[in-house]
Parts: sequence; structure tokens; C-alpha cells
Amino acid sequence: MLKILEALANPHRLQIIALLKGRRIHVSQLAREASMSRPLLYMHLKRLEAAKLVSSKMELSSNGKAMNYYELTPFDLRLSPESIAEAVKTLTIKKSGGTTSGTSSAKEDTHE
Amino acid sequence: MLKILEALANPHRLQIIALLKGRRIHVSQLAREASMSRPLLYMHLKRLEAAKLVSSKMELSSNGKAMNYYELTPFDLRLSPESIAEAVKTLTIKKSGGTTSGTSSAKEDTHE
DNA sequence: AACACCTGTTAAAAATATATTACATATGTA
DNA sequence: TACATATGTAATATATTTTTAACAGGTGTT
Repeated sequence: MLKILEALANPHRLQIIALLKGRRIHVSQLAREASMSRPLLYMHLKRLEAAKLVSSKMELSSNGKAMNYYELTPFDLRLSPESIAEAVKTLTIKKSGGTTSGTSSAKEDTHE
Repeated sequence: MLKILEALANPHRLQIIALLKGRRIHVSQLAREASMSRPLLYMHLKRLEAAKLVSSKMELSSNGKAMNYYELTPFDLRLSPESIAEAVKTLTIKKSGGTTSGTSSAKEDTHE
């Protein structure tokens, strides 16, 4: 879930999803429609693909040119305190310790 | 919607939401339970509060100490290509131009 | 050959986000 | 007064993300 949220937390990537809704587009065309450079688009697509929100398929057009078509993976995610609490159970938060007690000198702000 | 997604795209903040589910907690207690320093927690809470996912209320405990209690704002958001496409309509993506044509020299990768 | 498209990648710069350290302040109790 | 708790902020360091610039190669058409 976190990976999906990270993938969606960017205006360009939301726009890419909106542009892909209901149709397949190849990378260069998508770059034009999204008004962004291809290297940047590749980066964003990679992130969306890693989150499995989009998929790609290389095809040869009738004139023999290679075209990489992207399309949306159907998804319908619900975000609520409950669904988040569930997802958190499977998360490993780095540097976590689970300290319950706390007998620290009041001058220190750090906790661990 | 973007602001909410950005607020949720972080493991610590998801954890904070999970910890706040169904109860009110004051900042110091939350810092202990989340195993993070208060300055860091403040930063994350500010982000959640800006997205209106949590709210806070200062109260005086029985012994006269000031306590800042945080609680969840109920929310239930749906994420689908459709809801995203709707949200994108209201987004202003910086440096957008809406270039439809493109007569650029093939050597350049930049598009605008 | 030169042009117009298409496919990608790598390296570095710029912008944000995250995390830490140090500080300042207040209340109640031993 | 000293200690333990609570409130909060400002400045800095670190890490990550986003963006740009430069490169390397393919096919088909004029």
C-alpha cells in the first residue's frame, strides 16, 4: 500500500494516470500530451510500473517502428483509518524500537 | 486529493494514523508509541493536519499540565483511475503548456 | 545523406522531504 | 532547587526525489 501511495503522491503521475484512462498510448505520444521530457516521463512511468499501476508492452507499428505502449492496471483502492491500520501491520518502519518506558533526562529531546 | 496523497505517502505518517485510530493521544505519548523524536513527530503531524487528516486540541490535564491531544478526522477516500482523472482536472501542473504539435529537431530530448 | 520519428540510458543539478541537534519555556512534586 | 513531565521552535544536516542535459541507437521517408 505504501508503494502505491508513494507512486500516486505526485501531480505528474496523477496526470499520467488520467491520460491513460481508457486507452493505450506510446511513450513519445504520452510525453507530448503530458508536456514533459521523455527522460522525466520514463522515471515517472518506472515508479508507476513498480507500484503495478500501469503496464507496458512493446509493439511494432504497421510501418515497422517499435512502439512502447502503456496502459492502466485497473485498481480501486480504499483509504480509511481502518485500511491504513491494516496496512501498517505489514510495514517495517526503520529505526523502530518499540520502547514503552521512558526514563530519560528531561533535557534530551531524542527518544531512543 | 494530491495533498492527502502526499500526506499519506510516508510510513511514519501511516503509523501515526494507525496509532490514532479510535483514540486521542497527546503529543509526547504519541512520540513514545511511534518511537520517534518530538521534533520529527511535529513535522509529520503538521503535514497530516495540513491535509486535514488529523486535528488537535489543547487541554489542561487534572494536574494542570498542558496537553495537546490529536485525533483522526474520519475519512474514506477512493482511489481509482476515474477518481484520479476527476482530481486531475482541478490540478495545476507547473510548467504545463498544452503543446499539441511538435516540430522539433530529432536530436533534442527536451520537448518544450 | 539528412530528416523525422521511435526506442532508451547515464550523470549531474536542483528542489524537497526527512531527520537530528540544540534551544527556550511551563507545571507539579520530591 | 532539582527532577520529571509537558509544550514548542529554529537551525542544520542528511537523504531522497525530481528535473535537466547529453548521449547512443533504431526504422522509414524524401
